[in-house]
Amino acid sequence: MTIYESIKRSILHGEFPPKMRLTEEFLAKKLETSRTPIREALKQLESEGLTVSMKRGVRVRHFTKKDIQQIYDLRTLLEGYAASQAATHRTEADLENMRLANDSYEKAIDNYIKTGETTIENILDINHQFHNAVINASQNPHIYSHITKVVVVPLIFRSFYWFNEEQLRHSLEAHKTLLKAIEEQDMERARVAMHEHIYHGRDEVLKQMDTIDEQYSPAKELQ
Amino acid sequence: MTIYESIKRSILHGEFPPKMRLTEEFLAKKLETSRTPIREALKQLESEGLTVSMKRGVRVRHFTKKDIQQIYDLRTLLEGYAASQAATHRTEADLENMRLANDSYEKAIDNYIKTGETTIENILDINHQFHNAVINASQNPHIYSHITKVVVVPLIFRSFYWFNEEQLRHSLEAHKTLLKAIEEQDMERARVAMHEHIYHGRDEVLKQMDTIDEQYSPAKELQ
DNA sequence: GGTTGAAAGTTTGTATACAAACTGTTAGCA
DNA sequence: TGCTAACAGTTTGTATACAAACTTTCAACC
Repeated sequence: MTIYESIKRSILHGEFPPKMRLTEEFLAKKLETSRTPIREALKQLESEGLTVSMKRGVRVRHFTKKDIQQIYDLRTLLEGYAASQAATHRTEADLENMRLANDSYEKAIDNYIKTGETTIENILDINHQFHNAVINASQNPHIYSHITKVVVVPLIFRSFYWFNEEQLRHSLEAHKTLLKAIEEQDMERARVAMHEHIYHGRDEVLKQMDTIDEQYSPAKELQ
Repeated sequence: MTIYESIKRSILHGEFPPKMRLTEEFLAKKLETSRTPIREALKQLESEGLTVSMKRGVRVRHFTKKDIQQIYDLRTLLEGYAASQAATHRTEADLENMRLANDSYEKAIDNYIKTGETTIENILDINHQFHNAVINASQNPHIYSHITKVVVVPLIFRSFYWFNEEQLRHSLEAHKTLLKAIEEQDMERARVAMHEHIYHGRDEVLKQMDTIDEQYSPAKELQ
């Protein structure tokens, strides 16, 4: 795991909460390296929007509810576009990838509901794989960096997520609808399917943000 | 001018042509600084997509015609969205900004055509100001970083641009149509206006890329 | 002649020292 | 008591030395 990934992980898992100040020396000591590689990682994180730098120093970025809404809107736009492009440009290999990812997804969800062995982390991971497969099928590599930037933000609240059976089944259905539209090369249906799928996720996240707002806000007082 | 801006400028102006290798020491000597700040600037440029790093070292990115097409498509999508959002969310101050930028634009074009005093650089700059005003009016600050990333790429070919009177007048008309749609809060018309405006620009750039393909390709042999 | 391998030469990656800039605290003064 | 100025402490910015990794070159061998 690179230094960049390690810091990112700490932010996404809530170990470094929003507004926490990240001094170079602290990170250098923690990751047992010098300040130079830390700086590079921090620059990268900033360009991804996970941190903000003030006149002096860097802090973990705080996202308001409005931020989340707007970022999700962009994700909807971008992934919707990716889906519509995938519908026209997908190859046989792309279809195979998407099918495989979706089969894994179905199995993971089944397993989660029936035995509880599969973790939520695992399900999120496979879901991510499917989305990546769609982006890949769009044959536009430039979309990728834009989407990673908007996808990563809601993950900050990942630790708060809570899924019920119905949500997961609903998500699986959405994937299937989307896959079908892409198979049939129906651009507009693919776009709409992706759009609604993500928009639904947006609503869930925002709903859950209301619940966690109190335990989340005290971070303001950090350092 | 920061180090980052200076290197960016050199790339956009063709001083550092595509595929040219950028060694840290070379840049450090040229900009009379040490390697440390150079590295930071290079990291930033890479995240913006202007350079690529291989196993060893960094090169100025080469964009194929396909790249330009795909990046322009993304720009169309993003700025189209920004325009539609601007139509709903713009304040009076936003409208004022857009009007001012557009008046400057009209004056600059007139001046360019009649006296030739205004430079193309200047016109591009003011055009840029208008587009920024629209993005600003969308009230979604997150769009901004995405758009700068897709806007900067075609600028690499800025030095090759050639504008005739008709193109400039056409562009001005497009701005006026867009502004009117935003004033009247017509989201869809604003989106379409922006979409067509940029798409028209895309065609021009691609057409001109055909012409310059030969003098542009020899860069392959650089270092 | 072509291929492989070792050595020399570049260039980057990391650590660290030092300078510069900012922050906060305290003492002096009104 | 409240304000200001200076000083101490902390943290970042820059330069540079050294180690590690990659490239190129040249020679020896097949």
